[in-house]
Amino acid sequence: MPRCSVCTFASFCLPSGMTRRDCERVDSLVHGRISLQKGETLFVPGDPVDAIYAIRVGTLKTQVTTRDGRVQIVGFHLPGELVGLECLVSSQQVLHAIAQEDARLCRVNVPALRALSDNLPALHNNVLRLLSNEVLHDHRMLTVLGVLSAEERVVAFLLDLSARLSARGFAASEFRLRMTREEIGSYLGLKLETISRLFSKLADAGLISIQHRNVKLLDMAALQAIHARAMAEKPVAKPAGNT
Amino acid sequence: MPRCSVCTFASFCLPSGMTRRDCERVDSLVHGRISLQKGETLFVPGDPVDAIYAIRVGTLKTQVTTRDGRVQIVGFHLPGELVGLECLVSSQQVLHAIAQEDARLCRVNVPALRALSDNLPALHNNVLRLLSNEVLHDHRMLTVLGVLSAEERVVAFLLDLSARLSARGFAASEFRLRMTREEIGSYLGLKLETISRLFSKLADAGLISIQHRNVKLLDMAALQAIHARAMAEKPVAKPAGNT
DNA sequence: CGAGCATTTGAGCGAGATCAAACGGAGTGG
DNA sequence: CCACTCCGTTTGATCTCGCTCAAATGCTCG
Repeated sequence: MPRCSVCTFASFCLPSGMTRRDCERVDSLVHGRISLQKGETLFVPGDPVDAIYAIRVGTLKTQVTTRDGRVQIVGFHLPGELVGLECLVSSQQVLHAIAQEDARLCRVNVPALRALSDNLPALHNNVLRLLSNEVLHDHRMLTVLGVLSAEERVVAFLLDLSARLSARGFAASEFRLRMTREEIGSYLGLKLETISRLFSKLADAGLISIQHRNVKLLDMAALQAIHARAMAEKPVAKPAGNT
Repeated sequence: MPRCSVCTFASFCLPSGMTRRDCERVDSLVHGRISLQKGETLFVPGDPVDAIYAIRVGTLKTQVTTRDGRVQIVGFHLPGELVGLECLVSSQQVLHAIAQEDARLCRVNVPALRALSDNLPALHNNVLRLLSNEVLHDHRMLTVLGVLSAEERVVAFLLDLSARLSARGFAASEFRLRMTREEIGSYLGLKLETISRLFSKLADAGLISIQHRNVKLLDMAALQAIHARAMAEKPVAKPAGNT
């Protein structure tokens, strides 16, 4: 049974920055491990919120479906990230969370998390930090959807993925997409054919290579240049010292 | 000097649901009142985060500017709402906050807020709730920008404004827009001409009337119908009982 | 090896952008 | 009080990026 104190991703997760002793207390919040197969649902809108989930292996997507069936993917979630945090204070889930490949998760009990974070400021602070980062990420996505061209969106997507993977110890310039062109399109507000065409275009220009879902970022400087003019400065979100 | 315990908007703000005694402790966090004139800036990206702000009078917008000058407005903020909450755990602001009309704000000291919320679970819980609501709102906006047609966006915008105003005791079906067509466009990922055309179209169809910035929602049922098929169910975010 | 799904690529179309011009209301100064 | 000016807004004409429709190709996994 894995424990927070030996988890590779502890520094991205609830125990971030904690002493070994506090980390063990966080460990006690994990009331189970969950295995999901590709395509399986973790929760759907309306489900009671009794837990949030930390990804140990695999990737998930979270999405909203309109009444007439259009789908907006609001997040792709990598190992070490939390899923369901936005509903920590709600009684019902609002998103639909689905595994994009076989995945294993820690199930963090919400009542226990609430109780412990009242007594453990470092934990409380980490929850706030993770939720704030979610808001900051969503603001970036609003900018992506609101003002960027299709090509800029695709580049922003690849660079975001690259940065998150490399922060987790994976290769920054060579990785495998876990999602279909259609899912990328849904995330970026574009159609799958547009994603495909732009991947081809970027590959023709020598900026990337892409075979099926295997991506290599070949000309990082050129990609950054496209991205740079389209995004605001991104100040690093240093956690401000909490006393 | 206004105090939380007598503030009209206390139930939307940090002291929501608190006892009179706790409310007075929250009051002590307010280290100043700020007056802004129309067009004045509250903070810009990079500013140190020493306070968050509660709006007592007026409206603000928060926006991101890309390096090449495109602007994405990420929020319009009404009286009773907090501004700057997303940077509570950061050292620097990431947004640009600007008054859209003369405004008066409470300045909530962040170190004091952090210190008090470690000792006042109800406050800590309210901060989480407000931040979660921010995430939920942003997810709705991602859906608006990602999958809705221009007309659906404009209707969603008017209905969102109406709901927020009526929750604050203002008229639900007759109000004055505090922002230009260009700002609405920036918020919705559209151009000002498109906003203008769609207002005219909705007015021609008898769904609204609009004279300059004075809006009346004439056919709420028809507006809701357009909105309904374009949005997911919106479960009310009841605060889950904290212990 | 075959079925089903994901992807690529082409052709034509359309919603919203862009460019342009006229209009109108609020504020200012004579 | 009126005239003038500056924005914000409306409306029209045209253009274009990304969508839609369609068909071929290629993985992946039983």
